[in-house]
Formats: sequence, C-alpha cells, structure tokens
Amino acid sequence: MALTFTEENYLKTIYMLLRQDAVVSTTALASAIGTTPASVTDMSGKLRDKQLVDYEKYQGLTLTPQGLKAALLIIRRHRLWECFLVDQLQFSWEEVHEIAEELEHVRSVKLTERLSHLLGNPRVDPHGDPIPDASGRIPRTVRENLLNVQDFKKLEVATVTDQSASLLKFLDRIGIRPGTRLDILERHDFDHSVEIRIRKRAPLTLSEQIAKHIYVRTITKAGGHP
Amino acid sequence: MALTFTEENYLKTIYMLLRQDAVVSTTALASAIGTTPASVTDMSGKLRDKQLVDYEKYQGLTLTPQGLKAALLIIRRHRLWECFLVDQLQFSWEEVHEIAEELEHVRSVKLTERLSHLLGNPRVDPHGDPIPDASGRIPRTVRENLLNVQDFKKLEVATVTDQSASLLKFLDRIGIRPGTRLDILERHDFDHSVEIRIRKRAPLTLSEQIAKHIYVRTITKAGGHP
DNA sequence: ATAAATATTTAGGTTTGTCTAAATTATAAC
DNA sequence: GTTATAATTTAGACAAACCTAAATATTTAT
Ligand SMILES: [Mn+2]
Ligand SMILES: [Mn+2]
Ligand SMILES: [Mn+2]
Ligand SMILES: [Mn+2]
Repeated sequence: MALTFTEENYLKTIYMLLRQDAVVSTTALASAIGTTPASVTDMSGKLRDKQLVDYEKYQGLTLTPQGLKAALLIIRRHRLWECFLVDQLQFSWEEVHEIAEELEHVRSVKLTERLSHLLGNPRVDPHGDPIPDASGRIPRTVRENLLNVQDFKKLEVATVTDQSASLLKFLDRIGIRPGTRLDILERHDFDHSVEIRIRKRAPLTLSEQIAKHIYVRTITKAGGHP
Repeated sequence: MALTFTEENYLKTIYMLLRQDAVVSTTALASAIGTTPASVTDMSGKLRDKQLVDYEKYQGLTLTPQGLKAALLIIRRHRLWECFLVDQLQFSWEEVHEIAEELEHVRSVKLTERLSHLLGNPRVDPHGDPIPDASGRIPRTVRENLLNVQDFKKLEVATVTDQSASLLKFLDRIGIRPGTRLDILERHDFDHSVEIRIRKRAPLTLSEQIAKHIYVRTITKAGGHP
C-alpha cells in the first residue's frame, strides 16, 4: 500500500522523536509536525490500520518493524539528497534541509541507488548524520552530547542535530561542523555553558542551548567520518 | 499564491495540448490528466479564479500569460531532471519521464538553476524537446512531422513526442533518437506509412502511428542539436 | 484521596480533489 | 429545422488531511 506524502512525514518524525524517548506522545508529535493533537490522533489510527505504528488510546506511538523500515528509507533519501546538494550543487549545509524535505518523497529505488553511487555511497550526510543503507540498516553510532561526554581531550564533532539555518550558519562561522576537532576546557555549573578550544584557536564559550545540539566522539584512530 | 501539485499538472498538460489546438476542451484535458470531465470543469473554475487560464463555460481553456509562464517553468524543471537522470545517473531515455514527473514539482529557483549549470545549461532534453530558460522563454523551433515534411533528403530527428517507455525503447533499438540523420525513400498512400533509410543501413518502414510522433528538421549547416 | 492542571480524544466542520449520475448545452445527422 | 448524439456542466457525495471546541482521561499537586 503506497504511502502518502503526509504519512511519510509522520513516520519520519516519529522515528526522530523515538531517538529521545521510548514512546512518542500525541502532543510531541503534533508540535514536531506543526499540526494539532487532534489531527495526530486521527492520523495515528490510520497508521495503526496500515500496521506502521503501534498505538493505543492514551498510550502514545511506536513504530512497527514495517514502519521503522519505511522511516529509514525516507531518511536515506533525505540524507542522500542533502549530500547531492552540498557535493554537486555547492549548497551550504544550512540550505539543504528544506529542499531535501521535498526530494525525499520521490520514491524510486533505482533513482536512490544510482544517486548513492554517483555520490560514492556516502555514509554520513553534511550534518554528520548516518545514512541508512538500501535495506534500511543504520549503524548504531557511539556519540555523546557535548554537555555530558566524559572525556575532555581529543574530541571530534560527529553530528549537529538542529536543522535551523540560523544555528547552522552560526556554527559554520565559528568553525564547528562534522569532523571539527576540539577539546573541552571547562564546564560551568551556573549556566551549563561549555568552554572549548578548536585546535590552537582562542577558547570559545558555547551556551547550553547551543551545546545540546552538538554530539562528539573521542578520536581513537585517524579520525574522519565513519 | 503557491500552486498545488495538482494545479501544476493541469497547467503543464494544458500547455502540451495547446501545441495541437487553439483551445483545450474539457474532455481532452480530462483524458490527458486521467480524470473525469466533471473534475476538469471544477478545476477550470479554480484556475480561472487564480488568473492562470481563460475559461468560459462550454468554451474550453487557454493559458493566460501568467499560466503560460508557470507551465514553462514546470516544463523547464521536468526536462532538466530528465537530462540529469540520463547524463549523470545513466538512465535510458524511456525511463526518465516518470521520475521527472515527480521531481518537476520541487520548486526552488536555486536548485533549478544550479542543476542547469551542473548539466552545462542544456538546450534540449533527452527526447529532443527544448528546455525553456530561467524566465520561461522557449525558442520557437522549426520542426516538421515526418508524415508531412516536404524535403526528403538530409533530415535529422529533432524530437520524439511520445513518452511511453515501450515506443521509446523500440525507437532506440532501431536507431531513432534526437540527432539521428535519415532520408525518406517513399510515402505509401494506402496506409500512410513512411519508408526511411538511416545512413547506409537497410531501409525501414514506419507505420503512421509511429511516424506521427517523430519530428524532423532539414540539415542546413553542421547539424547537431539546437 | 481529592482537586487542579495537563494531555488526549471525540465531535463536528472545512478544503482540496476526486467521483457518479442527472441535467443542460452544443454539434451533427437527417 | 427538428432530432439524435456528444460534450459539458451541475448536483450530491466521498476520502484525505486539517481545524476548533467540547468532553474525557491521565498526571501532578496538595
Ligand atoms: Mn535534513
Ligand atoms: Mn541532515
Ligand atoms: Mn518527459
Ligand atoms: Mn522529455
């Protein structure tokens, strides 16, 4: 049964929210999609009928195996198109999310796989997010939030999880993008800000609101993207 | 006022049909879109309210200047994506129409113009159809139907106007695509078939049903695409 | 444990684009 | 010129996706 545009957006969003919590609430989903809780309740029933989500009244949503696979294939297309826009069309990383939101809905396996091949079968998108493979498998990545990571030295930016153009543009200007190496100098308890140093440059202070969107890994071998 | 997916398809189809006739009838449009005359009547009113078409009850449709420009920009995107699929992703010409039908609806001027640049600002798509420029201008091309063309010698295939995969595949196999040079050997009155020769190869007979989709130009200078 | 606050669902309605069936207008045939 | 045929429009209905307002359930606070 073919999915509609809207159903695809619901599945993708549910997947995103499930990375934070075990189940997704009606309200959280409504606010993420930009609709009302009442509409979400409506759609939840439809997605359950199509066996894409598990949903019981007042119990929130999770993805079924089918729903999960569908979500991962949408995300695969989204992230491949983001790579295409940056690598082939010289877009900057803050511009690509919006356009990829539309391109991701073009469902052609042949197109997706040839696009992947053209790009050299990339493993991560321009924001450092992993790209699921053609059957929807995604590597479980070890990355920790800049606010919580235990190690302070030899860190590398893995992912930036916010897609707003303004934040991405700001981070770009101060030199933070996937692959950037940095050390934590200090954490301040009073406002949870983080002081960091990128290579030999002057120290920078990142507010909690910014730092919470930055995920890092500790550099083990040669570094670079997974 | 942003156009919906459906409105874009209507405008594009109206443009296509207007190449044949001065006005488009409700029935012709319905059959081209794959819907009912009743639905077309409905949509015609909406498009008129948006000043995209001229439409009076029982009088058929034409495009307004605004509608024409919108149609040409959709066609620009369609044909550029077809080029991309063939040139960059090694699709064959009979596969690309269907996928381009979806990609054409992604409306981003920046995307369209960068895509065009990536492809070397092509003037024609893989089927030989001209690509409108960024402001919707399209060169008026001199091409005549294989069934009517006066000259018999030194012809070159300009365009193949059918998009069905089966016909395109067949033409590909017998060596007919935009740029192919051929001569007409004879026209048969009894069934309107056309006997042609491609370069030094054995003569071929094309039925009226096939020939009517083939447009040619007479080779003046060095040939090649316009 | 009860009350207050919050989350969720239900009910009823709107818009977009579609359909079928019936009514009307236009065109073709005699 | 009337009649038959074909094209087109109107009327009424439906599914998808959304909304607001009201009702109900759950959670939190006292
Ligand atoms: Mn994105
Ligand atoms: Mn991304
Ligand atoms: Mn096409
Ligand atoms: Mn084409």
